Parts: sequence; structure tokens; C-alpha cells
Amino acid sequence: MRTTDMPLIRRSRLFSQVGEPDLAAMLAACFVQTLPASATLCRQGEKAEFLHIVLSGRVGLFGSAGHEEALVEFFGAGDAFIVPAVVLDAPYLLTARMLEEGRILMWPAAAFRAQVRATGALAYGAVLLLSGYWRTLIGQIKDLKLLSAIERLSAFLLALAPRETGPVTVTLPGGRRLVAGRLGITPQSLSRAFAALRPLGISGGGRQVTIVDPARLREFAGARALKGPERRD
Amino acid sequence: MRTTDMPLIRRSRLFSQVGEPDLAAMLAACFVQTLPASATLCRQGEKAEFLHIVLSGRVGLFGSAGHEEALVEFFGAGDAFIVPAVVLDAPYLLTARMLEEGRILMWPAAAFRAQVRATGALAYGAVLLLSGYWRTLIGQIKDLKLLSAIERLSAFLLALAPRETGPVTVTLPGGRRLVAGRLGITPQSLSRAFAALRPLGISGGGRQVTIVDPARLREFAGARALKGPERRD
DNA sequence: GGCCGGATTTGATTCAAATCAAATAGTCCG
DNA sequence: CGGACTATTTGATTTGAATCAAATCCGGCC
Repeated sequence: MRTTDMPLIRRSRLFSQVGEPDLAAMLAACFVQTLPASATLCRQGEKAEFLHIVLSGRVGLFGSAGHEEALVEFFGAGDAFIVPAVVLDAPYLLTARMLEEGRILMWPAAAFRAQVRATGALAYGAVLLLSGYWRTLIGQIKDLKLLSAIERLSAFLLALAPRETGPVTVTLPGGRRLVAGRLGITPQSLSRAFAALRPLGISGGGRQVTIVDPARLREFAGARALKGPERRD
Repeated sequence: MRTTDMPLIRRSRLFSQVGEPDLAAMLAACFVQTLPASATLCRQGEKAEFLHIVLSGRVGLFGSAGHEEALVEFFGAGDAFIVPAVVLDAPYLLTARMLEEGRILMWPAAAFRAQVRATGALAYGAVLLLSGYWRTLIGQIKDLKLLSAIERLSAFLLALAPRETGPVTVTLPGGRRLVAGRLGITPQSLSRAFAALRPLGISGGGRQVTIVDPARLREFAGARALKGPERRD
């Protein structure tokens, strides 16, 4: 673990309530692994072995059924994931894969479980973390059930843009294929959705997308969209 | 609170780790409210005032966008809900409504927040609870993204049936309209989905549904469906 | 620079599910 | 018991998004 990782770790929800000495003890049980793009961290159906915390790089969680696969969520630096599988000692519901090269803090499952049980501050941090995740997932379910493809894309882009008023350029968390999965549509449909938004001032190449007038997009999306989409943060 | 509620409370994940004396102190801060069918417990967008724990009756969580509304999840006796909004002190993402008359344990938000921070056992219980919810929601997202309407209904019915091998009759957690919302389809489509499953030995009237041969249904659903749907329990 | 292979866009067509529209079955009251 | 709802089923039609099928763009690499 590098010293430059510490600020990141201390800022994460999971550790936010843990004091300095406890934190050191916890980290002593962990190790860091550097992984190449598309490395698999864990596979759906397997027993939970490690809690993973992203130090750098980007990770995608995928659900699969038969030969189909859909991205469920993106994770980036500072995120801890698969906490639920680890604390419940249950098989993973999802497959986690590196979307690019990155470094992952690995915390053996048994050690983590014991620590959560023993350390109230860590448990409280986990409550905060999981609460944020709950809200993210609820937002996604509402999107899937209530919005059309174009509306979902609008909401997704707006969630990426800090509540700007002027023109913004946002960076998609992955390629078009992955974003399509996250939105629950095919890449072709995503492409069409982008095309449909072009007249509203959305232009983009690769993973950079520029929103000329967020207010206008917000108005368009808001006409039918949800109150307070509230992304995890 | 009635003495008959205690076994239920002690069995719930939230309190599973809390000792007797602490539990008594916690419950002292709460009160019980009896509510009629379709009473609203909390409304999307409002600030979190109470943690709710279902003592009896059935509750539905609804997400709304514009004038559309979709049921996101059912809750029954022993479930605690909107923990995330309460601990994060954030506005509700969902509206909770009684689906039938029932009794709800109300725990003032500030008191609960303080208690979670102070009592490791409660925080740990909350971690278990939220972990279960995470898995439920992930299951639902995978269903929405990867399965057709008929497959989703099959999976839903199978999740209701304890892993029986012989014929079972399961009770739907709500009327057809609500189940349709939970599955992310219209009531008409649900009706057609039931019709499509009839040849596979699914018969039903009202909220009772009989599965003649769970194994056959499981095979049908499993052909394309997910490994380990893993409902909350 | 020029070639290869995957990613993205675009077009045509199909299909699952929504919507529109009744008909029918249940339920709750008076 | 009958009437008035409301819920559910069924049928016809429309439609949003998937699928099929190319064309084009792009990045990496020799």
C-alpha cells in the first residue's frame, strides 16, 4: 500500500468513522493487488473470499444469466464493494471485472467479518456505505421501471454533471457498450438515444460528452423524470 | 407494543445482535401506530422522520415519476425499511403505503441515528439488514435487465415457493396490479404472462397461485435465468 | 503510414410489451 | 340480493427497443 492511498481510504464511507489506531490494525490484515484490464475479481456464484476496495482504476459489476450479461454498476477509486456477500458469507450475486488497470485492496472475508462484528465504528461505516448503495440501486430500479431509454440516458448524464448551469463536459465511466448495459439497453439503442438528444445540445465523441445547456436537458428529463435521483456520493 | 410482538422483533435482522437490556432501552424511544389500508407512511422527497418496522400487515414501497408510479418492493412483518434515508438524514426516495391494515413500530430518526452510532450491535444488525436488501435489489435489477416478463414472473413465483418439489400453493404479496409493478410490467402483461405459464402447470385465482410442478417451472425459468436468485430472508 | 480487429453508428425489420378498448369477474355496501 | 365499483382478463393495435445487417470509425501496431 502506498502512502498516497491513505487519504483516499480515510475519505471512504467505510472507514470514515474508524479511528487511527484501529484503521492501522485493519489495514494490516489486507494486501494490495495490481490488476490488468478485464481481470476478474470475483465470479457470480462463488463463495465470498475477499472484500475489495478500489484504490485506483475502475471496476464493473456484471450480472449474468445464461450467456447474457449486463453491467449493473460502475465502481471507482474509494469504493468498497461486495460487502453484502462478505458479511452474509453468501455466494456472489455478481461478477466483478477490472475495466482498466488498477489497484485493489483485498481484505480477507473472515477477517473483515470478525472486524465488523467487533468494531462498532467499522459497522457504522458499513451502514453508511450500504445506505448509499441502497439509494443508488433504488434510483436505478426506478429508472428501469419508469423511464424510457432516452429519459434514462438523460438522467444518467445529468447525474454525471455536477449541478452546473453552464456547458459541461462529462466523462462516461466506460465505453458506450458498458454505459448501455448500465442503462439496461443495447449499444445500438444507446447510439440512437444519443442521436435523439443531439438536438437538445448533447454532443459527444468517445467517453467525453458535452452538455451545452444542462438546464434544458434537466427540463426535458424532468418533464417525466424522477424527483431527486440522488446518486451515491 | 404488545408482548406478542417481541418474538418478531427479536427475530429481525436489525435487532439480532442486540442484547436484552439495550433492546429494552431502544424500544423505549419508539411507539406503535396502527394504520388502515392505503395509509401513507412516508412520501418520496420528504425528509426522513422515522424508521419504520412492520409489526403486522403489509407495506409497499413505491417510486414515482410524474404521475406514473411503480411498486419497488413489498415488506412484511419483521422488516425494517427506509434505514438508508434515516441514517443518511436524506429525503426519502420512495413512498411507503400500507397495503392492508397493520401496525408499525415508529422510531424517531434522530434517536435511531444516535443509537446506531453508539451501539455497535445495532450497527452490525443494520449491516446485516442492508446487506440482505442489497442482494434483493441486485436480484431485481438483474431480472429487469436480463429476463423477459414471463421469465421474471417465473422467477418471482419460484422465490415465493420454499424449495418444494411437490405441488405448492403460494400467496402473492399483493393484488395482481401490485405484483405487476414489482415485476416492472403492466397488469395486462402480467395476466398474459400467467396465461402463458398455465400450460406449465401454474394455476391461480386471486392471490393464491398453485404450482403443480416446481421442478418443471424451475427448469423453464432456469433455461435462461439467473443462478442463485437469493431472495432476502 | 497503412492494415487489422473491435467499437460505434446507421438502416431495415421484427418482436415483446404497452396502449387502447371492451368484456367479465369480484367485492363491498346499502 | 342488487347495484356500483374496482380488479382482472381478453382482444386489437401500436410502438419502443431488440435484432439483423452493413457501413464506418477508431485505436493499436507493425
